Amino acid sequence: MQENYSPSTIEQAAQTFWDQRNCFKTDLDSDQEKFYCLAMFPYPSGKLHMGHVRNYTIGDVISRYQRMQGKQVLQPMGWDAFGLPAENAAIKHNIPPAQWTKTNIAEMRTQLKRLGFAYDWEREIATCHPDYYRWEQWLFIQLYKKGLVYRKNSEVNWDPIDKTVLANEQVIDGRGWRSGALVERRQIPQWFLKITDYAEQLLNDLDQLTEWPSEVIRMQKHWIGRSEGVELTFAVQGPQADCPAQTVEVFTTRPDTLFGVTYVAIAPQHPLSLYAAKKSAAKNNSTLQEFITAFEKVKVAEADMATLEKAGVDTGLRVIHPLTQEILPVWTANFVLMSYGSGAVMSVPAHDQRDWEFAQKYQLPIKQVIEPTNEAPVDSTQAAFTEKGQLIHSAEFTGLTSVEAFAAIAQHLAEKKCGQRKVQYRLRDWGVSRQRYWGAPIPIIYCDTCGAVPVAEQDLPVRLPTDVKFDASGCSPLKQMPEFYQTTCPCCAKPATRETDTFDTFMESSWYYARYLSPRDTQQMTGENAQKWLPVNQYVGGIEHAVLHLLYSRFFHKLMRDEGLVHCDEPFQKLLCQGMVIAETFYREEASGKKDYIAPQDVEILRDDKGQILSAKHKKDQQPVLIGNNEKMSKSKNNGVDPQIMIDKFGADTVRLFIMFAAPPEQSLQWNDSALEGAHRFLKRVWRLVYQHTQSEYFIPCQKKSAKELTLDNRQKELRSKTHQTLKKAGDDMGRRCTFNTAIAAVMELLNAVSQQSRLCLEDEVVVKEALDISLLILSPIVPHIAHALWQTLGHAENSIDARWPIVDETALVSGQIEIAVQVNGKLRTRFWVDTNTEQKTLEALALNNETVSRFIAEKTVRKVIVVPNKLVNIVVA
RNA sequence: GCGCCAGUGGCGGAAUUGGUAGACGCGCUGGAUUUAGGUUCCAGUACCGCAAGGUGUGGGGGUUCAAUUCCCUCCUGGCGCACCA
Repeated sequence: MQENYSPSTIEQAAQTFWDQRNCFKTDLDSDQEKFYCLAMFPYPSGKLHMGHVRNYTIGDVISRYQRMQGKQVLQPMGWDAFGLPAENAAIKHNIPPAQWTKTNIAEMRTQLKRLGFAYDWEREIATCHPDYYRWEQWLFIQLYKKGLVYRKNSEVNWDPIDKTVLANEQVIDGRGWRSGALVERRQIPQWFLKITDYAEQLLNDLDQLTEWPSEVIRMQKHWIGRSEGVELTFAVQGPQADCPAQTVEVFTTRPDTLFGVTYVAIAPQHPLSLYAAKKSAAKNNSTLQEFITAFEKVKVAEADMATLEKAGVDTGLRVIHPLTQEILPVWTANFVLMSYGSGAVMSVPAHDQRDWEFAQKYQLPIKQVIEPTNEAPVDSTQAAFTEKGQLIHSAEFTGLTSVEAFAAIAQHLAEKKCGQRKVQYRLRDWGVSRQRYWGAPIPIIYCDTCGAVPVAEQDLPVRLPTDVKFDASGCSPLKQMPEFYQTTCPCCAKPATRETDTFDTFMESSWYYARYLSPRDTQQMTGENAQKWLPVNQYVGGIEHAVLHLLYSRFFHKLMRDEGLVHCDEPFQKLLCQGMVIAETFYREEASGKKDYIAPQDVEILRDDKGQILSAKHKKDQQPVLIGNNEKMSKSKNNGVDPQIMIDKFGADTVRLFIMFAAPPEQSLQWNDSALEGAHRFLKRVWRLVYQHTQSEYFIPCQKKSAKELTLDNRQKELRSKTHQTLKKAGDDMGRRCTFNTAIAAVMELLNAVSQQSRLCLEDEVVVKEALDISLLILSPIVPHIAHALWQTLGHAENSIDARWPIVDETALVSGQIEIAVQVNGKLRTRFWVDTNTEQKTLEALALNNETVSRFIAEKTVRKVIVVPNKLVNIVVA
């Protein structure tokens, strides 16, 4: 055995060993219990970043741990290969997206291999491959036939200079990021999947997901947003012949407040808004038109719309209250979204804070119709009263509670045929059309005679041409490629045009987990393996995917289930959402106030003699720099750490260990170069402890003895006890809690104890060997290379990856004495040692007679003594 | 704006079911080894205080014999908001 730890040598040796034996190839037909562990596949952006390393290390640790539990583990890897960055790179570097993507995949695959992840590489997939996306096109056609697909107009960000559609990300401060032009909203026809048909199932089945983080469940519930209410109709007063609507439909969850409605608010894009704007413009009043035009300059993102200052314009139109026949004004308001419900709401300023603020701003009437049941005063001139209560000023409904009134008013509206109960969801249908090149073509053909027709199944896949040229505008090259879009109609064979839009890339990532089970199947989307191997047992990925990706995947899974492709209801049994990787930021402020970020490796930090940071300076010019917050590693903050540099310097095991040790997986992880070196130091220590053991005269005899059979002295028993306590804790931390940081800390404690153990006889060395064996097995999922090398060194015949997780020896755990804490009035005053399971009365007496305690209870009356066996005694005095 | 989450030493974090706050690591201080730097080893390290002791888990309030943990409220930070992935 080498005396010194040399990561590069042992890591390469271990990886070669695993490769040559195909150790991580999964046998899907095995009789063993299956475990499918999946980390969210990466977008191939160029190189691995630290977030990837964290994601895949967590997945690998879980996979290797489950393998040690005797399970047949599947851990695949692939590439979410379509997306916007490839098009940006194409424009910037004049290289086709396919080629750029392929190069990046090769680079990142090499990096993943260097980290020693136990992937079954034979199952690798890339979503940009026609053999992959053809099945997505195929499913889309099945959904089309079932009526789960439809086309409607919807809004996009339009860049009037580049004449292209922009993603929300490409609109900065209302301007296109390339052209700098003010963007406009534009309505274009797009394809939608009816996810709202599955809203109820997506909501109800969340109850099945008992092993998902509760915050993700909560976020999804809210996103789906089921609410029960009443849909009702306001008739437009005296509509002219050209008026686009005779009525305004609204949905409310508070029909009990119906008598408090003082106006109706509609979205700027509502047909009645547009109609009223045209009418008033004809009379030389352009206020409404200007308001609508201004709103059209706001980007499509909801966050942008919701943060606008509430504003509106009276349309001049009037509607009739369905119960009171009052005439109410109709206002166009920027807080009403056309994409929600009907694009109109009834406003009750007295009982809704947003309506109240709007009414205050425009001096609209505020009419209280609910009072609190506890008769507390309500002042509608100060704020809205939004709670439920009892009805007032509500005709025959006056006196009812809000709950009673809900039912009564709903029934009354139904009888009058101007409303009915309705369950509404916040969830909107999924728009899957993208006006972009680098995505899966939507398999639709437009025929002048037959309309929109799906591509015939035998003509799939619709291949995306890869030899393309981009111009600086970012427009999709497909629109300029007649060889792509010119085709014939599958129904009537006449000349027809292909759809040039491509799918949202969430389509590919919504079902890849199923494709890993039969990645090369040319006959079907998924096969028998999917029945046996789904759901995924453990899914690992960033919390940023809590709603969109994880909701779309759940939806897709149900679509596939209803197509008979999979048999379970949910795709992911257990979910772990890892936190971000953050790092310190340093900057200087330019004259303009703009921050010029400086990379942490160029900064030197000055500390006082307690280690507290005093200041920082630039290594090059020795001038001071400002210390910013810890932020997510990014190019813009110049605080990224290249994992490859760290791996080259310290080895994969050190990087893996640091990442798993520095924080529990759900929390954000702060990068720290010194702590990384600390992790490296620990591995060197592990190596040295094993080396010392191999140098012992008892090294060989040890291999034939088990600690259990020997007669041990107290010190040896203590180490054995610590070993098995550590194993028990680490097993729980890794298997159940997924708190790998505390499992590692426990092993560090154990090895600290090993360092202090005297090693003078066979028994000493045998208990040390047991501690080393168990430590190595606990660590092996985290640092598999060093574990592989040292496990062999310790004389074990099998490989560490095939070793079973060790079994706790319960008899070794028992310890005779235990320390009891003594509190007086809840404050810790002293501690004493007693035999385990000492009776409560004895503990009480020992505590009361304790010398230290007596000082605190002298001249006071003991009111109560609380005894928690084997833990503490609390004496309450007054 | 709406939804979700988190605030504990100089730093990352631990305390799993309401029961001894600060495990483990980093940093820092002192010492040993070394020609030196580095490495390695030993000791110390929440704050105030000479000590006795007191204070302390973002702020304020509450429940309890006992609160980092439960409740209310406020503040700060992060994530998501449907075309970044």
